[in-house]
Amino acid sequence: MAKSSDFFERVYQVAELVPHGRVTSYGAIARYIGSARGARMVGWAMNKCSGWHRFVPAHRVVNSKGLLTGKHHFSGGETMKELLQNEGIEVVENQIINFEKVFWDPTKELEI
DNA sequence: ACTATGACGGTTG
DNA sequence: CCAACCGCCATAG
Repeated sequence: MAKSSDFFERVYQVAELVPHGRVTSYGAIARYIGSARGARMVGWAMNKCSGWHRFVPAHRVVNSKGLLTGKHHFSGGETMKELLQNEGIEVVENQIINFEKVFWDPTKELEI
């Protein structure tokens, strides 16, 4: 809403829109928002999600390589991996297995 | 107002 | 194919 945080809300919106057992990439979200080159901002939004007013499945958001780059931001442990495996996603060494299978593109699925 | 940084992506070498 | 650099938009200091 008419404020700079709108960008963040979009990120969280899409993050929550990610189906259970699916993951998306920063670039996909950024592109869906309109800032295709703002992938870094998406990650930044996730960083502040720790103090956000609602839960954000940031564990479903990874980089284009399917690598859990931000897993250390959750609990500094293996929380992210546990969550992903809990959804049926295989994760080994912070790397998502069958990444392209579980990949969920908002711009494609939502067709915006 | 300006500078520096940030959980990345794309392009160039 | 792999490695490195630049660019990006927004937030914080």
